[in-house]
This record gives sequence, C-alpha cells and structure tokens, in this order.
Amino acid sequence: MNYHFNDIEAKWQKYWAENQTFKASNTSDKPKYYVLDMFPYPSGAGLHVGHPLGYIASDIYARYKRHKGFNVLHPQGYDSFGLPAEQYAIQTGQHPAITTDTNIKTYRRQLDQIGFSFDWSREVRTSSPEYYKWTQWIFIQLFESWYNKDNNQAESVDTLILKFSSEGNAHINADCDADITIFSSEEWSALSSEQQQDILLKYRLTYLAETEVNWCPALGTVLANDEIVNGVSERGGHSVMRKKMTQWSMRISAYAERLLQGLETIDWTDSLKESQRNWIGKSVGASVVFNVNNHDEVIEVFTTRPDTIFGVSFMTLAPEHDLVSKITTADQNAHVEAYIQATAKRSERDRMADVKTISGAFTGAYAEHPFTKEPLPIWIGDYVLAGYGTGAVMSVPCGDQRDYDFANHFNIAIPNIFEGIDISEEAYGSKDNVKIANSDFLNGLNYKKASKTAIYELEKLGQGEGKTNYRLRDAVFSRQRYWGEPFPVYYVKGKPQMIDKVHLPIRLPDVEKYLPTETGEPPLGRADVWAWCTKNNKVVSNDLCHSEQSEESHNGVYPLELNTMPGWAGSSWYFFRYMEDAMRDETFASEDALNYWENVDLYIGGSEHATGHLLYSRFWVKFMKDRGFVNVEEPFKKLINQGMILGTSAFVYEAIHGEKSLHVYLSSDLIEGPNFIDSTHPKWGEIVNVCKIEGSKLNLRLIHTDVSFVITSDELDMEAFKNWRPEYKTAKFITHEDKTFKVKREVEKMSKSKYNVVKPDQIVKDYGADSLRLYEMFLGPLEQAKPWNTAGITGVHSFLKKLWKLYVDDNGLKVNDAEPTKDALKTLHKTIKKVEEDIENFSFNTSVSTFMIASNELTALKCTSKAILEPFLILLSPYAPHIAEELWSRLGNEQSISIASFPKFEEKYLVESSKNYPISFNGKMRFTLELPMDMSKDDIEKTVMAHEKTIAQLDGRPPKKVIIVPGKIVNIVG
RNA sequence: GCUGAAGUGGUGGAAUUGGUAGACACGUUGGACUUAAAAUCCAAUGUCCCCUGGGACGUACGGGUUCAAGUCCCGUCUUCAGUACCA
Repeated sequence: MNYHFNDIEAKWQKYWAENQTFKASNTSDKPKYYVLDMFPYPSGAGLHVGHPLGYIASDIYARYKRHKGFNVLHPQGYDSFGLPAEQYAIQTGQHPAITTDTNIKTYRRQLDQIGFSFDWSREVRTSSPEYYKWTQWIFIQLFESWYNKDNNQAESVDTLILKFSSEGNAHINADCDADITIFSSEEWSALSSEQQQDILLKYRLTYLAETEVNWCPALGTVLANDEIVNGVSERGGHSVMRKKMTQWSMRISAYAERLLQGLETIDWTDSLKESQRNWIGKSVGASVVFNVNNHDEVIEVFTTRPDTIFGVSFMTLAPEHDLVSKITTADQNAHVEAYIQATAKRSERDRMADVKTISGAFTGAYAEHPFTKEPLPIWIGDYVLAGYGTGAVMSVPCGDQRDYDFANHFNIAIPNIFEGIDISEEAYGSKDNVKIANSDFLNGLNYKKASKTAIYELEKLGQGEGKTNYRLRDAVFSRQRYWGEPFPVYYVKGKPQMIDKVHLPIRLPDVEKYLPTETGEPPLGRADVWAWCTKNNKVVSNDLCHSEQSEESHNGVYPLELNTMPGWAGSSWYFFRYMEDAMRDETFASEDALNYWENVDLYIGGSEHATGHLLYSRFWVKFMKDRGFVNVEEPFKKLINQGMILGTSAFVYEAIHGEKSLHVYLSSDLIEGPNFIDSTHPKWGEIVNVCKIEGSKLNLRLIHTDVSFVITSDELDMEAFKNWRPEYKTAKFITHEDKTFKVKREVEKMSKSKYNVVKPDQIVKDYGADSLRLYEMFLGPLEQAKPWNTAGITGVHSFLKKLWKLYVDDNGLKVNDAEPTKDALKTLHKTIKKVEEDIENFSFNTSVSTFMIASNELTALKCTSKAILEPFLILLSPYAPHIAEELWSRLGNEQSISIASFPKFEEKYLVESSKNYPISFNGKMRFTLELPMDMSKDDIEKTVMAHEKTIAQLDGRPPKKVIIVPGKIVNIVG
C-alpha cells in the first residue's frame, strides 16, 4: 500500500473539523497556553509559500504543547479592514465587504489545506460589526479617560471634572495638551458647557486637535508616521506632504515611559526592542528658556547638553515656529519670508534626501543668554524640525556638528568651551572625556557634573529645569477612508459627542462611490443616511439633519463623524477577543476568560510591525489595564519574528539588437560573465545562423521567466515559455549539447512582478501538506531569511514515503508487538530528547533532520516494534499531523493523536559502554579508537601510546604532553 | 552615519558548555531496475596533490589566547534588515 497523501490529508482535515478537535475550552484543569499568529490581511492575491512559514511554526508549537498537557488556545482571524479592498472598490464599484468576503474564503481554503490546528470557532474579523462594536467601545473609553501622572495611570474623566469643580486645575499633574491655562474651581463652574468641553478635550486620551499630518493626496488620506517609508507611503509609494487638519489623536505619548520600561519584562528579540526604544526616543536633558530682546516672548528649547550652555553662540528656530513672524525685524522680513516659502515647497522627501545643503535666514532678532546676558542672534533653519522638542534649539557649534556647519556657513562665531580639544576642523560631539572651559561656574567639570550644575543654576534663575523628552508623537487616529471602523461620534455646535455604548455598533453606511466628495470630505460625506438622532438614538437620513457640525439643532438630529479609524484600531486588541467564545455580544471578553487566558504566551509574526501594531497594542493594553478592563500590562509575553522566504527567480538570456529583441534565447550555461558573446564563442556559427546577424558581437539581456516553467535542475520547459505570451510564440532556443535549456537563477524578494511566486496550493496537490510543512521548516532557522526552491521538497517527501514503508507494506500493517531492540530504543530516545529540545528552542529545522536520521536508522534496523514506532508518531505529529494521525489510527488507536501525551525521554537508553575516541596530534584528528567508557585516564594513555598508529605518527619523537578528556578526546602534543 | 543580525562545500543548512567541521537534504556523477521514462534502490561527492594508503589546505580576511578555535578576544572587510538632521 502506497502513501496516498491527498486522501489521507483530506480525511483527517475533515475529521478535525467534524470533531472540533482543536476547540479550546475556557475551563480546564490543565495549564493554559496561548499561541497566536499575527493577524493576516486577506489580500486578493492569496497566500504564497512565504506566508504560512510562521503559521506552521506556531502550529507545531501549539500541537506540541497539547501533547505536553496544556490547554492550548490557537485561534485565527482576519484584519479585514484596509486599503486594498477599498482601492478595488474605487476602481470597480464593488463593495469592499464583498471583496473582503471572497478573499477570506480563499484564505480559509488555503489555510485549511495545510492542516492547521486552529480553533475556528473563535474566528474574528475586524470589519464585522459585532467585532467593531467593541473597537468603538474602546474608543469611547479612551475619550472618557485622562492620564494622571501622580499615580501614573489613566483614570476616568469623572475624577478630573470632580477636581476641576473642587480645586481648579492648578494642581493637576496630567499628561495633556501644552496650551493649558490655569483656572480656579469658581472659574470652571462659570464656564459654558462648550468651554468646559473644549478644556476637557485637552486632557482626554483621545482628542480632537488641529495637527500637522502626513497628507497623501494620491490615497486621499492621512498616514501615521509608521505608514511612511523613506518619505513616501508604505502602500503604493505615493508622495506625502505636510498639512494641517483637525484629526482624532491618541495620547500614546503619555505612555512613553511605561512602553519603554515594559520592554524589560517581555521576551522579544533585541532588535525588535531596540526598534521600539529608538521609536520612543527617550532623551534626558534640560529645558532652557531664553528671553528675546525687546519682546515679551521667550524661546524655550530642549537640550541634552546643558553643560555646554556657555558654548551657545546663536539660536535656531524651525521655519514653521510660531515665534518667527512675531520677532522678525522689518528689514529681515522679506528675506525670512522668502526662506519660509522655499522650505515649505520642499517635500519631506527632498528634505531627507538633501541633508548636506545648509540653508537658513537671520530674523534680525536677538535672544539673551541666561547667564552672560550676551545677545544671541536668532536664525531660522530647516535643520531644526518643528515636530521635535519645542521646534527650537540653542546652537552650540563647538559641540554639535549641525550647529558647527551652520555657523561656518553663515560666519557665526564658534566659541570653544572644551579644555584641550581642537575644534578647528569639526565639532566635538562626544560626552566622554570632556572638561568644560570658558564657562564661568562650570569650568573644570565633566559632562555629568556640569549638566547637573547648569540645571541647578538655571532653576535658580527660573530659566530652565531638568527635562526628559520623547521622540514618540501622539498617534493620528483619523483616516479619510471608507473601509474602516466608523467613529461613534456626532457633533453638537462643533463639539464631539460620544454615542452611548448601548447603541453600538454604529454601522458603516452605504455610499454610492468610495471616493472623497467634490468638496474634499471623506467618502462617508457621500452617505445619505449618516446623521444621529438623539431622540430615537438611531442613525437617520441626512435630510432630517438641518445643522452643520458647528450648529445647534432643533430636532435633535446631528451630523456624524465622517472619518474612519485607522488599520491599527482593530488589531490593537483582537488577542483579547479570541479569549471570549460565548458572550461576544455582551462583552469584548468576559472577566473569566480574561483571567484564565491572561495574555499571549507565544506570538509569531513579521518584524515589519515593530513600530506600528506592536507598539499600539502595547499602548491599548496598558490603557485597558489602567481602567480595569483587563489584568495584564503587556499583550505578548514572547515574540518571534519569522524570516522572510525569498523567491528564486529564473532568467533567460535574450539576444538583442539595440533595444529590440531578436526572439532568440540562449541557455545560461553557454554564457560566461558579461552580457554579450562574440566570435570566440564555440557556438558562434550556430548563433549567427539563428539570429541572422552581422558583425562579431551579440548583445544579451536577462529577462524574468515564470518559475513554474522551470523543471528540476534549472531546465526550462521551452514549450511552456513559448505559450506564455504572444511575443514568445516564435522564440528560438540555443540549447546545451543535450538539447536542454538552462535558466539563470537569482534570489530576490518573492513578488508577482518577478514571476517567482510559488503558491502552496500546487505544492499541496503534488506533495501533500505534510511535505509542505516539513519542507518549510527544513529550509533553515525560523528567524532567518531564506530562499525557496521547490526542487528541494523531494527530500522531505521521500522521507515521508520511507516512513510510510516503515509501518505499512503491500500486505498492510507491518508493526507488531516484537520486543524492541536496544539500538531501536536508543534511536527513539535520542530522537525524543532532540525533538523536545528543538521545539523548546524553536529550532524546527534540525528536528526534521532528526526525524530523517531516526527513520533511516529504524529502517536499517528493520524495526517493526510498536513500542518504538507508536511513540515515534507522536514526536512527528506536530510537524506532519496527517500522516501521523493515519498511522496512529492504523495502529489501532481510536482517539486523535493530537491529545496523546508526549513520550518521556529516558537517559538510560542512551548510556554507552564504549566511546569511539578521536585521537588528535597537535589538535588534528588522525584516527579514532574504540575504548571502554569506564576506562581510566591512565589506561587510555597506555592503550593509545601503545597503538601502532600513534607510534607511526610520532615517528620516534617523545610526546611533550598528552591531554585526555575522558569520554571526549585524546590530544597528543609532540 | 547609527542600531541589530549574519558571513561554513555547487545549493539550503548542521556542529550542546572550545573537543572527530560539513550532519540531514538538494544538486551533480556513476551504477542497478525498465523497451523507455517516471518512481525506487546502491555508490561517490569540500579543494588540491600522488597509485592503494595517505598527505597538504580549509568555516569572509588579518592577528591573538589555548593542548585544542566555525565557536573566545582584538582589528578589518562584505551582505542583509531597521533607522536617520531627534538638538
């Protein structure tokens, strides 16, 4: 009986589905374990072989944990809001919900055929109203909260209002907007409701504010910082400009320090933690206030080098700084104005591409040095970023290269305040080995002491204080898109109002087109039924709504928010949703479920989410913890990034004349080095003949061909290539001697445009899911990037066939109750040990080799003993579950192998009586010698020294030293 | 520039605390079976040198520590990923 993998796999996939084998229970005596894959976005292109890599790894771990007696939660779902479905909707008019649904079906089919042990009963989709009801609910909670820095956590705004009405806001230590004015309790009470709402908005964890956003005109939406790569949009590569817009923002900056500290408590890779640390960008220094001569205004700056305060020779403001227009003198006005115009025109990308050019303008105004009272010229320059710190710097040219270059360019003085350091060529930016000089009371001090002293003196003057700054900005939370969560928000007299949670979800309205409106409003501006009736608590027709956002209404009908939430909203809390399986309508996740499952024990996914999803999720979890909705501080305890699977592209050499193709193709083994051949080529006669060219040189170019036309060993299926496209119909091939045509191979990113995409579907059909699973793991370490080459799959496939033969032959089952041999027991137990260690270390590639070795050994031993072959199946079952189930049931087991307990490793079977010692001379192994394990050091030495090969090696020389490590090695020095 | 990861045969990759480098596969070559192909099985396969047997070299490069280094230390180079005027 042969190994009919397609039948076996279909049979067990059906069995698992029908028996709900992998359904997790929220009540169990077993310890819990939660294994999660990063949320997939169901794209129209479906899965390629790179996608399931992480899913296979997590599935192996989940199955292993079940064997180890854990109650495992291993769910899957879809991050189903997103741009591609909406772009498709814009082009075709197809509702994104329909596209998304189709794509999900494809995904599900593709996932199912690989045999994952997902608990599909807990599936979530971010775009389904029963899910986004709770995303809206969390948004409301954020709106209803403020961050109290006194006890370092978020609280309900009720506590804030209470304080306002009893004591005003003077003593409130909140993370809030910068432009807060101080008021007393009486003043608070005297304010109108609208005024109070305005003030509260400055404290809320999600707030509406006019912010400078990254506007992407091509996509018609704003983008978060992490959605921009190299100055262009991550999706589509469109240009991005700065624009002021009123947007919802998330006060993630309030959590900067906790997000930083929390990294110490979680088991993530160093590179990922480092990315988050950089993104949070904590820097410790001082805030310094400079008075502006002849003005009431002051310039506040942040510096990490308060010790260099006496090295300041000018001030630089960002061109966008508010003060610029106020302080610029009349004679400099035209100059400054022209400079601001010029910098505003430059896109973010130009600015980044061109960091070498120094530009700036003098405002004509002077600031006053807090200690020396010297006048400091105030410049503007685009090397100062409006978005970081206060948008202004105190320029210390001797200590900062950018300031140095700027000073040099504009002939500004560069005072040296470092003792014994030459700054004639460049600034001295290091904090180490400095002694401050020419700095009054700081002279002779090092960085640390000088900084401390400077801050102390500044505080005495009331012109500064120690300060910690974070690069992390508040996250913009509005998107001008259709396919996202609608906000549960309507506007009364321009003030945002939350819809009561009992009326959630607020469903996405229908629109007839998915584009922004003619007046530039987001797509929801096209909806006809998109107003909120506060009397009936219903979304009603816009016809009933007579007010603009800024007006009072007479019938209680108000306009709803037109923006939608960003992609990261739904993915910032989905891991809690999986915990709840029964009361999903009543709660986002019940207390019992949250208490039982806590957080994700193992999270596997790509590293591209380092500063987006993985940071936002941590933020929301900390917030939800503060407000008592969940009881964990971090969402993901351990996180592993799987490496990318690269494609192995195939190229053919095409003969060309100028840019024109001659439709003649040359086998790659005929080409060496450069992209041309000449009359010295052995096949030149044939080539000239076929190409019908004159001259003594033929130019070639490499063109991609589809990898599916390449049969084993880089051989091109020439007929398939000819039929690929009309222009190849007449292709002529110059082949190798044996009439085969070889392609050139190169490893590149797997992508449609490179024709190197391999889909799991065909692999599963040809070799089976078990082969695919094993091969994906066999390719190499999980975290590493590695190229895919379908040819190699025959290795693991023939392993499975050999394994099958170990259990089954033409007469049926071979396995019997024979007493296991010592050698077979040894093979089994060393395999148990190795596989267990490998899985615990996420070293799945080496396990596959171990299975192959074990199978080869057991075949050589002609092992038929059930006592060996049955536990061996359990070891294999996380990796190749279908074949394991099939053989397991043929052995007479009635229950699924997935709940069988993992075999116990016993050291005693591995104990050896002898050791094959390597005998080295000066560290080089010359021969091996089988010696008893219990032989003493002296006896080993005697035996080895007496050996004829030793005598031959030494050739009469007396050994200087003999090193013997019992059980390991013998090394003779001589 | 900075941060992180890595560099081992023709290829993917093994090698536990320093202790037989190249496990396991792919590919290649030769052989068996077959009318043939596929499938399967067997053998060889780091490079170089001479006939067996062995010898020399060999884990990016240059040094060092050690009886012994892919592994530890110092320096250099290269590749990949992330990040970038952050004051």
